[in-house]
Order: sequence, then C-alpha cells, then structure tokens
Amino acid sequence: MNSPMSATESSAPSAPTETLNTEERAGKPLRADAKRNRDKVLAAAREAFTENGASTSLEAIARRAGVGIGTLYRHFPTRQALLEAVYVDEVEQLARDAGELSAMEPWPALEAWLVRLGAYLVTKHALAGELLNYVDTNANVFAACRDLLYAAGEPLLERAKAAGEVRPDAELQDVVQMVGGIAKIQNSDPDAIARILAMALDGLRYKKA
Amino acid sequence: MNSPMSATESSAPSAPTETLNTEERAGKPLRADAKRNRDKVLAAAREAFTENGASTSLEAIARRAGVGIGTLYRHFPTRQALLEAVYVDEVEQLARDAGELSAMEPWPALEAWLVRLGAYLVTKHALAGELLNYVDTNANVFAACRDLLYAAGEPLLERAKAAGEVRPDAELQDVVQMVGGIAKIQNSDPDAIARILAMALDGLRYKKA
DNA sequence: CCTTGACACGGAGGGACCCTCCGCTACGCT
DNA sequence: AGCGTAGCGGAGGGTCCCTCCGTGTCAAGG
Repeated sequence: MNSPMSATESSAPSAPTETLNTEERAGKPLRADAKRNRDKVLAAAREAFTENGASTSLEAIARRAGVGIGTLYRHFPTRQALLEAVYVDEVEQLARDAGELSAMEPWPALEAWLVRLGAYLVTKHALAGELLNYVDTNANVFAACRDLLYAAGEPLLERAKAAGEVRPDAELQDVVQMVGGIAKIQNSDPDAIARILAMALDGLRYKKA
Repeated sequence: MNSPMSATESSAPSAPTETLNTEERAGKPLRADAKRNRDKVLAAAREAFTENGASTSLEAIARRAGVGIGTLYRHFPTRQALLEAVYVDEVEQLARDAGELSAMEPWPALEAWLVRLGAYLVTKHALAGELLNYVDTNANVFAACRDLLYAAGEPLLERAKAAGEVRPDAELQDVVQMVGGIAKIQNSDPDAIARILAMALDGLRYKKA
C-alpha cells in the first residue's frame, strides 16, 4: 500500500467493477433510453476522469459517450454531481472497510484505515478536492458521502482513544481532512506521500512532554 | 479569501509593501513605458489574486491594470510567471525569518517557522499549489524560490534533530510539503487548519514505542 | 529639435469550454 | 396505433486562453 497504485480502474477499495447499480435512492424509474444514456455518460466520465483528472472537459465526456452535451447536463447538472455519481460506490466501499478492520488492534486498525483512505485519495485528487471541502456552495453534493465516511471512521478513532493510543483531542473531521490534504500533494514520488502521511499520523499518537 | 487573515495586502511575512523593487536579476533595463505597465500589471495581479484566488482570469487582470492583454502576456508569458513575480518578495521574507528564529530553542524555533509558513500559505493557496509541486512542466518557475525556502529551513530542522527533539528520519522536503498540503485544505474555519497543522507537526516529535 | 529603428502596445480573432434553451424524437401507456 | 411527455441534441451566447501583427512610443544619434 506504500505506493499509490496503477493509473487505471483498480484502486484501494476494489471498485464495484460495474456501473449498473447506479440510479439508486431516486424515486423515478428512468425511461429506457434515459438509463442507457446515463450509463454511457457515467462510463465515459469514469474513463475520462481517470485519464485526465477532474478537470476534463464535460463536452469531451459527452462526445466520448456519444451523447449530446444537453443530455449530460440533464443527468448531471454540475461537474460535482457527475464526480459523485462516478465515485459513490468506491467511497461506500471505503466506509465498509472500516467495519472489517475493527478486528485488528485499535491503533493498527485506525492507521490501516487512514492509510487506505489516503492511498485511495491519492489516485483520485479529483475526488479529494470535492469530497472533503466544507466551504463552497449551499449544498455540498458530497455531504452524504462524507458523512458516511465520518460515521465509519468514528468508531475506529474512539476505540484507539479509549485504548490510550491516540491523543484525546483528536477529532475525526480534522484527521480525515489532514489525510485528504496530504493525499492531494502533487508529487511525482509516491513513496514521499506515504512517508509524509505516516509522519503526520504519528502526530495522533504524540503525547505532551 | 474565505480563510484566515485579513483580506488585503498584509500577510504572515510582512510583505514588502511596494512593488518597485521588481525587475531585479534581469539584464535589460526596461523602457520607461514598459516598466510602468509592468508595475501596473503586477499591482493589479496582486489585488486580483488576493481577492479571487489564483484562477482569476488573466484578461480581468489586464483590464484591471488598464493595459491590453497582449502587454500582460509579453511581460508574463504564463500565469505561473505572474504568480512568481507577485510573490517572490514575500517568500524571500519567509526565508529570512528562519534566520531570526534561530535565537529560540530548537523545537520552538522550527515549529514557529513552520506555523508561519503554514499561515502564509493558507492565505495564498494560489502560491502553495505552484510553489511546492515537483511534477509538471520541464522548468518549474518557482524552483529558485523553493530552494531558497529549503535552504532557510534546513538549519532549523537539523538543529532540532541534533537536540533530539525531532525524529532523525524527518526530511525537510517532506515536512514543507506536508505543511503545504495542510495549508491548502479548503475549510472555512481557520482554527481547524491550525489544529490540524499542530497535530501533524507533533508527528515530527513522535518517537517509536 | 527631428529622425528613425527598435521596443512595446493593444486588441482582434480563432479555439476551447461552459451552460442554457428549445424544437424534435421516440418511449411506453392505454 | 395514437398521444402526451420525458428525454435528446446541438445551436448559441458568454468567458477565457493565447497568438499575431499593425500601430504607437521611446530614446539615441544627427
């Protein structure tokens, strides 16, 4: 895990491989053609974001998907919405990981989870930028996602605190943001990020004097 | 702007206040009108970057400065070049600060400097992005600046290591990048950044078991 | 003071994107 | 098979990037 992965599809929380489960929590069943187009856009977006980062032109994505730009915008009114749709599954997986790790000792579990989170975000600077920021527009599209992540990590952190392995004043929000900030560092050397992250995480265990 | 500090000029390393000293290390004496325009652009850019971040439209800057877009591009062929010209003075000041701090105890000195660096970068996400990244184009325009910073910090770090207050495996580059990464976190609450930075810096002092 | 070469100015213009709007297409229900 | 409407696509207006080149301005020598 020390090094941030390949360039393609695969990433930390083994992605769900398919895009079919999309739609989800919405009430409306989409019309056949609509669903087809939505999936085409999603697939094209996933590829494009992976290849060129979050700033890929939306028009390019539409072109790649073979749909009109208007269609893309109807399904995903903003770039953020599209990003979210592309990555929710993976973030959810990350949250689920937290549960499994609870078998380990408190600190190793927490550390492993945070490192995994970091490694994932390294491969998706795109996501990191949007997922973790408060500021910004009224409704943070990623809010739900983020809360999920927080809910998942909280137990791990609390457990480590209870075991006296992590300073009691550490807040999960701060920790997650820290990991995100470090993951977003632009550095051609993957090991450097791993070193930096490890060092910063040790700050969680530091005790005064 | 959403972040710490005032909105205007002032920032961590008391900025040199004026833009007159610009030009510098170049051989050619500029023509009178050229210098005048260069300064106008620089001033407008400083304001604009402060108000709207590094992504401010270059055309807007030219408009604000009351010069043609072509003029702006002749003096500063890239956005990076402009950023650098705007901020070199401040970064140099930051480097100079390191010297003064050496009067303090090793750890407090190092911590103070890094916190100051962080506070400064928070006000200039713009800068942080460009200054600290390796990746990217052939010639990093900021390379000189960055080296200056590293040269300034090195003694502080070494001293703290020698005093046994900082783990010996900490590298300055990593530390500076870490500070940069944390400073770039988007968060409406300035205190949060400070907390996170403090926690991460404690990682420097953590000693195994 | 005037000439004149070179330096510098400004903005038009082509390309890329963003996002909206609306006439047309084609689903799918009856 | 007919029809109401969800959904499609792309033209179009706006912004920005960056280049190129005709015109304006400086300053050194006559």
